[in-house]
This record gives sequence, structure tokens and C-alpha cells, in this order.
Amino acid sequence: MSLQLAAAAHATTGYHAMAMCQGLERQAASRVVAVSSRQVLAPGQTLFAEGDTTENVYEVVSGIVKLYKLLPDGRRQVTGFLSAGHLMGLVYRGFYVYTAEAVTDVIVCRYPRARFESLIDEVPGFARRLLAIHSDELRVAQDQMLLLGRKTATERVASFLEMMAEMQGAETPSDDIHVPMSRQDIADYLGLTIETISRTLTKFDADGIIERRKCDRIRVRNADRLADLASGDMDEV
Amino acid sequence: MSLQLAAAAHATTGYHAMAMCQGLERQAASRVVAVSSRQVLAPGQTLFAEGDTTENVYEVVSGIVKLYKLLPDGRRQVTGFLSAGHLMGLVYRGFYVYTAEAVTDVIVCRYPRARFESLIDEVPGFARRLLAIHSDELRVAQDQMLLLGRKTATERVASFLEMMAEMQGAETPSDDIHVPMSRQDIADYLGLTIETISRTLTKFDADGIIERRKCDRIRVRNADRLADLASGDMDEV
DNA sequence: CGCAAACTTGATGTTGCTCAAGCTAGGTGG
DNA sequence: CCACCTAGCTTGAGCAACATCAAGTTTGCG
Repeated sequence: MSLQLAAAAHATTGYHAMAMCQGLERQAASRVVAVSSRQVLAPGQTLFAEGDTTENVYEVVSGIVKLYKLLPDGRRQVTGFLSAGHLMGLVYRGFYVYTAEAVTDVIVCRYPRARFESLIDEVPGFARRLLAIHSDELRVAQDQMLLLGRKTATERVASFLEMMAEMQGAETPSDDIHVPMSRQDIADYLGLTIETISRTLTKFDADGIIERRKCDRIRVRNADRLADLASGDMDEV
Repeated sequence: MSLQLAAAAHATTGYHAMAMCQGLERQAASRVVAVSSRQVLAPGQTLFAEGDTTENVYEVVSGIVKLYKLLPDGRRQVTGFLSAGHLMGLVYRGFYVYTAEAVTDVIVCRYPRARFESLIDEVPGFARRLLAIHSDELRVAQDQMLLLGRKTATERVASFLEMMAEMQGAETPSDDIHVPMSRQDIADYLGLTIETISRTLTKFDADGIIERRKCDRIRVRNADRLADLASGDMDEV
């Protein structure tokens, strides 16, 4: 895809500045956009699977993608939910370490690996940008290890709700947060079971911390309380 | 420190090629080494703490370092044990996200952040090298999430023993593996308690999978069995 | 309206935690 | 050199948090 064509394609979709290009000069950003193309996914569709050779790097343009790993007997760990602006498959070499699957309708931007890699050396500031993205992912991963290793079920669910609120910009704190993923996805993300997720949400509702509108829509009624629970500060109520 | 002085300093210690310089040209590697200096740590000594501003990047030269995060009430999650060649504090900007503490006697190589960062743009191939290191750390973090979220105590301890064996090069598979960290460190790494670690090792010993020599020395007697347990393949014995 | 999938709720079970007591090894001083 | 002391490890008994198993209930879709 030529630079012009790519620019045109993105212009028609109303999508101009890839998150990956944040902080890059106009000329540099153009070169990154030039090697990209778009792909649409329906809910449940797999973008790539754990163990596949890394042929592309992807950026989420819209929607939510879940990443997960499996054990031989089917136990699953969701390692992350990605919203617009996040990268997947940025593995330096070899194989994807997780499966990526669309949770909602998703649009991703695809960068072929070979061309993507050459940009690292050619585009000024691009490597720094990737390092920044990577180090942020690592920070999130560390937090998740703390959650999985040491937090209680209550604290995990509270942390999850905080994350979802933040993911949605959390304009008005009293606004509904949208939870598009299934209870099973949440459970596999938090290292719990669907029943524990359900019961914990019921308890939060009873305690006036949240209000359950529909199963995929939750209103936070006491954000402070939720934050305390999430951080593990609270002497467990 | 001038390039010559740095080279001399490292020559006298018998330490020449930093792991960070793997794959860099001789000239490029020299420039990286030039900004570095060494630091020695006794067991239990803290290199930097979670929340400190990132002033240096460190590379482990010898010994073992543990990284950990704390919850307000003191619960602890060890996010990694690092051996020679691994990097710490490679956060793109801001604050360390974990505390780094020496487990054994440790020598680290220190790179001041400001000078380190300028190398990213100046030294050819350096950024790629850092990306490769980063993406490997991310892979390890994903594996650890799977362990913490979905593996049983038995599987976790087996995974840990495998990791320790690999960390030591695992020349002869029948060799002793050295476990320099305390039971508390292991427990906080695996999201378990010291009692569970102890009991699980006792069980492995009784089952002929390992032989406990001393509390910090373990011989693997049945590596295949251990590998099966670690991967979660086994229908639990 | 009816069906299926997803969610909630309840009763019971099990893994790993807590609490408590011995044991062991390594270091210290008499 | 050896007895003592302490920190860390092991072992045991009971318990709690969360999982499992089993109904119900809601939601969304054809």
C-alpha cells in the first residue's frame, strides 16, 4: 500500500493519528501509517493464536480485545483486555505468547512485521515510542501479578471495576460503566470463577458501592469505597 | 568516566561484555560500557524502592536479585528473581514500579538514566536490543500471570524448581540446584504461604521427584515428572 | 413467544491458609 | 570445641475462602 493510498484509506474512515505515532514528527508518522492496513473483527473472532509465528503487529483502533493463555487441560488465564491505542504482538522475534480474540466488534490496524521492524531503525523516535509502550505494558503486568498473587476476591473485582472505569475515560464518575466481556472472561482475568464474580458484584450492590443495571452495565455509586477496596487498604468490611 | 577508564575498570574485574551489548558492534558496545559503573550489594540490601524516581538502569552482573511490590497492609508479591544478564529499572520514564533487593551477594552494573537514554538514539542497534529484552520480560510476566491465576500449589512449586534449574544453566540435569532465596521469598513469588511451599517440597521428596539435601539445595531425581507437573499436563497424582 | 446462553443464587466440598508447636542449622560466646 | 541461641524451616490440626455442583432466573435473539 502506497503512502498516499494508506493516507486516503485512513482519511475515509475518519482515523488519522495512530496511537503508535504519538510524539512522532509528521513525516515519521506518515511512514508508519504507510505500512499499515485495517482489519475488522466480530465478537469472538480470533486475531492470532498463542504459538503462531509473529507475522504482524496490531494496534486496537476501536472495540475491546482480550489476550489469553491456556493450560493443556483448558484452564485459561486472560492476561489483558485492550482498548483503542494498545498494541498486540509486539514480540521481538518468534511466536505470539498469547491468543488475541475480539470481545466486542473490533477494528485493528495491522503492521506487517518485516516492514514494521525496518521502521525501528529508519524512523526517528519510533524505537523510543515502542520502548515507552512496552514499559507501560510491563508496569500493568506487574500490577496484575500483585493482584493475582496477593489480593482477595473482593479486592480483585474492585480493581477490575476501577480498570474498566478508567478504560472508558471515566468522564463523570457517576456514569455507567460498560462491561462488554462475559463473566467467564472476567473470572479468567482475575483468577476466580464466574460464581465468585457474580456473588461479589451482588455484595457490592447490596453494600451500595455499585448499582447493577444490566449484566453488562454497572453504575459506581461510591467510587472512594471502591478505590479503597481495590488498593487493599480496607480492613475488609 | 572516560571510555578508556571504563574499559580499564572492567578489564581489571575480568568483566568485558555486558549482556546488554549482545549483538552490538564493538564500537557501539564500548559506548554503552563507557557510561556504566559497578556496585556491590550484600544479601538483603535494597538497590532501589518502588516509587523512587528512576535515576539508573541496572544490569545484574552476578548473584540473584528479587523484585517485589507491596500492598498497604504488608502483603508482598515477588514479581521476579533476576540472575546475571537481566535488567532492572528499564522504565521509560518516571518511577520504579517495584523494589529491587539482593538475595545473595550481588554485583550490578549501573547506567545513569540520562546518559543511557541518549544512547538509544546514538548507538545503532541499541534500541532493538532493549526492545528484545523488554519483550522477553513481557513473555515471562505473562507466564507468571498464568501461574498465579490458574495453577495449583503443586504446579507452581514445580514451575519454580524448573525455573531455578534453568537459571543455573542446568548443565547436568541430575545436578543439585541451588535455592538461595528464603521460603518466604518463594511463597511471595508463587502467591502461596511458606507452609505450603514446605509441604509441597516434602511431598515431592516422598514421591521421589526431588531429593532435599539442605534447605537451600535440591536435587532433581525425576525431571520429566517435574516438567509434567509444572506444565499442568498431569492429571494430578 | 419460546429457546438457549449467560447470569445468579444456594448448598456442599476442597485447597491452601492460619495458628501453634517442634525441629534444624548456623553462628556466637564461654 | 561445644553448648546454646536464634532464625528459618517443617509438621500438624483446624478453619476459611473460594471452588464445585446444582438449581433457578434473566436476557437476548430468532
